[in-house]
Amino acid sequence: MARSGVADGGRTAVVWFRRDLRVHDHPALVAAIARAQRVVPLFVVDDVLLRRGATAAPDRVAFMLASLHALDASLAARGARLLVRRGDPARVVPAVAAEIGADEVHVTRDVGPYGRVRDARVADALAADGRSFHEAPGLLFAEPHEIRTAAGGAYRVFAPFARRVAAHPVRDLLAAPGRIPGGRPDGAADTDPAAIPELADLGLPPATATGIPEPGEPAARARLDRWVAGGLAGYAASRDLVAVDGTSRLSQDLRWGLLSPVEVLVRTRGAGPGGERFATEIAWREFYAHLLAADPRIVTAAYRRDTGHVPWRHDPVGLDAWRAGRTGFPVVDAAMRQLAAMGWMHNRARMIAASFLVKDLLVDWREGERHFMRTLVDGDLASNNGGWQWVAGTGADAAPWFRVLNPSLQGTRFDPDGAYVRRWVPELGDVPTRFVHAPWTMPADVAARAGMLLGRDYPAPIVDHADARRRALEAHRSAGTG
DNA sequence: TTTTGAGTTGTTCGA
DNA sequence: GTCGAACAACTCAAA
Repeated sequence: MARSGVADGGRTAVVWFRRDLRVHDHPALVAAIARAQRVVPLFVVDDVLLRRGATAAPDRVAFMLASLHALDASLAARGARLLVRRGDPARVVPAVAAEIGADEVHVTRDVGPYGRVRDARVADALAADGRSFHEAPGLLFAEPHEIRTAAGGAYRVFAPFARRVAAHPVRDLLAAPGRIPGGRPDGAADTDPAAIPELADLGLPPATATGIPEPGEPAARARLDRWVAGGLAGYAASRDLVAVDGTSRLSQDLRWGLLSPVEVLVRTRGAGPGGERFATEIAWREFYAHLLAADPRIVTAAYRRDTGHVPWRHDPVGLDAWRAGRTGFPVVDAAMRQLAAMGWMHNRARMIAASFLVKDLLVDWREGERHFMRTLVDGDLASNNGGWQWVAGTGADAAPWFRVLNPSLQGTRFDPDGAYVRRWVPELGDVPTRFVHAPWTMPADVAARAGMLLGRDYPAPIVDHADARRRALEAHRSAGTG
């Protein structure tokens, strides 16, 4: 097998970027530069991944494409350009490696079932041509094989997992390389940044969400700086208030690897109570990724197999009302409209909206999971699946299955002045605060003054929460013995 | 192997 | 209005 890299007196390495669109603290990139005299950055637009389960959110893909442009600019400043190809990676990556005479391919290790199979196929195809495939950390703070119980298994409960993660040694952060050696293969037209496709090229409708944080690594790093300097201190106190800008808004940056989770944790851990609380949230991201790595079946099945027999209801009308933000429960509707408008939803609102679908409507959590993946800019298989299963009572949660969130109580507690509801459900703009989370309790004269007739201007509640709660508890009780 | 302590984010009821 | 108990017993992780 002829290898031009060797013939030229040095090794050639490909760095195949996937969901690690950064140059800072990038172990695979650093490893490639350390081993090779020529390093070619590659991105492969994978149609299978884009179309899978019809869950390609246009706004999420648009964020990714814009972040690719930013990555290309960062690489260009270091003497390389991003090579962009489209197709099945098992065919494209070995083809590119052969084309440029690469000896090896470096990636950041993935944890999802599709990614594991894909990477195994790529590694096999490369090996058949005498080329090597190298996986490095970078997606997570700790790799799944590094965090095990005393018995050697994967953790199934969050608290001991989080304690173990907190005790895990922190590796040194890696500086962004100053120069990427010989990155541009001569005459390859695909290295033109125009090779990064547009949404329409991928057969996706236009992105519509507003208020999406600026894509790309430099913007993400600026967000992290601002968060550490400003928001973090108040995080513990304000993180649950849905109308307040009290969360980090770094989720899409971690989703696409614009930020290294190691760097995020290093810079936030130990920064007072806010930092501790935030580190716990990072540990949840870590936990859900480790659960998925340990048991890929949870993509479609209940994590706790004994909870897999809940008699979910077929309720297309209720599901549509939930998606559209017309359930008659203000905080749920505000949450769903925020999601539709922004491609993002406040963390607390995600729990409230999810609980309503799976408990009040008793609709299968997979329906909610799919809708979130179709809309969230930060949509991540592991975190989304883990969160939905947790709310549904099928997930990794030792706590009781009878936890059913009361939407009006949650609204009163986490949106006390109704600002969140009024922002996203303008029909309720003039409803007095004491009724804003339960407009069906409003006396007729108050409703008239607020210009809000239930059933005309805003839906009457589509379920009675007390009845729905009893129904959900009974359904879970009956499924309990599976 | 057996035992023991503990488990994200809640709600409702009744004193 | 506030506060503690009940919900319903179970699994996990480590000693």
